[in-house]
Amino acid sequence: MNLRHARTFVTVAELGTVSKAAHRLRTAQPALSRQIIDFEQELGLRLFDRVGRRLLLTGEGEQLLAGCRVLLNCASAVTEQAQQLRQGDTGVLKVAGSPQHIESVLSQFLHRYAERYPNVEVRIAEGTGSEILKLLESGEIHLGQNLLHSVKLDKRHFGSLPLGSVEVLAACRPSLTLSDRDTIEVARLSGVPLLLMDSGFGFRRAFDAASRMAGLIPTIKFESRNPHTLLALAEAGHGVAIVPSQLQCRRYSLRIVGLTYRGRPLREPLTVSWDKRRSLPRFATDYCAMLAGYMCEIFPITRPTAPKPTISRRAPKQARRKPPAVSAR
Amino acid sequence: MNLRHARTFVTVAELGTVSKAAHRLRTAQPALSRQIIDFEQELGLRLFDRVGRRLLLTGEGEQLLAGCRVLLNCASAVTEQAQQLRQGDTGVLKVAGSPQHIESVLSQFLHRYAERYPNVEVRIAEGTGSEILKLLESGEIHLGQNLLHSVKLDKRHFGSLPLGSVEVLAACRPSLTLSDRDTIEVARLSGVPLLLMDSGFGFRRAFDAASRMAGLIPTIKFESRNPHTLLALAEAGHGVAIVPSQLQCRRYSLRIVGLTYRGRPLREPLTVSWDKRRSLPRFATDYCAMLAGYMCEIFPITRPTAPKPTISRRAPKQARRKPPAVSAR
DNA sequence: GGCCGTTTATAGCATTTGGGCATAACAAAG
DNA sequence: CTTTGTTATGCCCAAATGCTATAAACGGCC
Repeated sequence: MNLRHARTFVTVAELGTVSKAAHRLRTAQPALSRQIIDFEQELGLRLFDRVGRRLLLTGEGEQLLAGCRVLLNCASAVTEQAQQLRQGDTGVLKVAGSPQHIESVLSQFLHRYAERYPNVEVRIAEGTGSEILKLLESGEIHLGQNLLHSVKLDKRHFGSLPLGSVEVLAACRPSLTLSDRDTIEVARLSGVPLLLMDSGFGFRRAFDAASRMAGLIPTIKFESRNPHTLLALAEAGHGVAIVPSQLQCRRYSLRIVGLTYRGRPLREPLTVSWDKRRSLPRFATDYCAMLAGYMCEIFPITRPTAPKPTISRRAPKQARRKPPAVSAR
Repeated sequence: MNLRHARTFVTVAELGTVSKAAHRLRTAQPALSRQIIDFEQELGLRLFDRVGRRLLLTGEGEQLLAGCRVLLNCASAVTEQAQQLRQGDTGVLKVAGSPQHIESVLSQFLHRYAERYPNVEVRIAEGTGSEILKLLESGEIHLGQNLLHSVKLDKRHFGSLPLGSVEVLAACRPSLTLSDRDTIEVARLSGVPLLLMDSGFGFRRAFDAASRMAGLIPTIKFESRNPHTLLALAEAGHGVAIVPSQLQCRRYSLRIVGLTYRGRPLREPLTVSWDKRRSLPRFATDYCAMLAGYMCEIFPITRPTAPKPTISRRAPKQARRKPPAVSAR
């Protein structure tokens, strides 16, 4: 089976004679004549009845003609698609990120990106930092987002772009007074029942590292892959949730303080990473740049609440967060 | 664009490496390697990122992969269809016949034929005898039915099979007494206003020939391509309709007599004809044979009514026509 | 770091495919 | 019968394709 066979078959059937088909296809007549014969032999049936100097479609040929037409249409569709892709700004972009990243960043950002690149299909995978690293290494995704530096990746093979930093926050029910300021030392969490992200997450690893440094042996009440589970549990008074400032907390009634180690806030850089050995099209590199800009606009998403919480807490922050969201529309 | 390119592209993309693809496609690895490169050059874009010893689909490749898959499915559908056709009993059969033939014969016969050849698509064209001849000569149809011998066709090129004969009938309103018997001589139609088939019909030509022989100069009241128009006009008393016995007349209140010339009934043989230079598949030759058998069963469809018509005319004939119709179901 | 197994890409050679030219075979029209 | 137009065939050459051998790159392992 050959596209050329199909093409000459269809043209000959349409024009009625081999000669005319040869003229249209800018080739000599014997070539087409032989192609028809070869095609018939390959299919094992007569496509034309040779009556006089005309070629008349047989009943079988009539049926195959339709099939060959759609085949040719398919082929030209593919080449046309290739041409589209060559123009650029078209393709599939597979990205992965943590649940909180997808929720608080991507959910808005994708709209902005789709404005600039309407013909790029962004496919999203959700996972922990280590899972994202695996996907990146296996080549199943093009970009891995929200990777923290604590997740090691080979500098030789992977490029990355900083996306700003997340701070480590502790969230608990307002009635619980963790600290009289809007920060708290890691070490003071000793004995406090903690609600932590699953250990696969880079954020969790960063917290664990800080704990070791501070000599804290954490009391782990619960671990989850879903940060909102931690917030809900914290709101219900089951302990203190350790969450990244990237997480949306405004739906919950929580007191939020920043974690510090030796007086300095705990923060972890975020990055977007890719395999340097792969060639990223413009719409992919642009994705990274646009993402960095967008996150710079909206970060930090959640900040510590005032030390003495009032009812209308975080009112100024809501005002600060609105404009970028609108501009992203 | 080449089906081979598409095939190796899809296989390599599915199996992840060129080597495995080569093994599956039972060929050497360098061949596929070059095919991929050639395909990429032809399309003008990278399909794979060569990272390490793996080939990872680019975003563009991902999109083209889907297109190539449907292309290959199309191709295999065509070859599969060809195999079906090779088995036989599948195809398109284009036939043509007169309106009365289609109405009274084909309408029932096609059911019987479809029982035997359910996968043959019969396409019907309607026309006069001379139009059918043209279609046959131009190759637009495979079989021309209901051709009368008065329509000349070249014995060298066209084969034919007799289908029985039609008689020439005269139909008028019952109150009009054309004849006291169930036949009437052609010559006696002199001066009678006649309702005739269009002169393109072989049946009309047969009548004209008989008229000339009998020295009759017909008084033509009306000509039509639609025989039922003639019957309706005759029933309304506008004249005598000259119609073939093949025509269904039972819906009309008409007196019907057979035309004779020198005491012998006028009759014209019917045939089904084809271009001998074309190869007819079995389902086509069988169509002819089955048609001949069927028409033998049901002919003549309309016979002269009793000379003194009663109310329950043609009751026995209705009974005679039912059984074949049932057996054809 | 060095070796080994694996994989891709390249080179050289052989085979096949396919087109072009000339021409035969054939049909239709004058 | 000749002329014209069309299909099919033989011959030649070029392009495509495949195979073997081999180089180059990579990853894993010691």
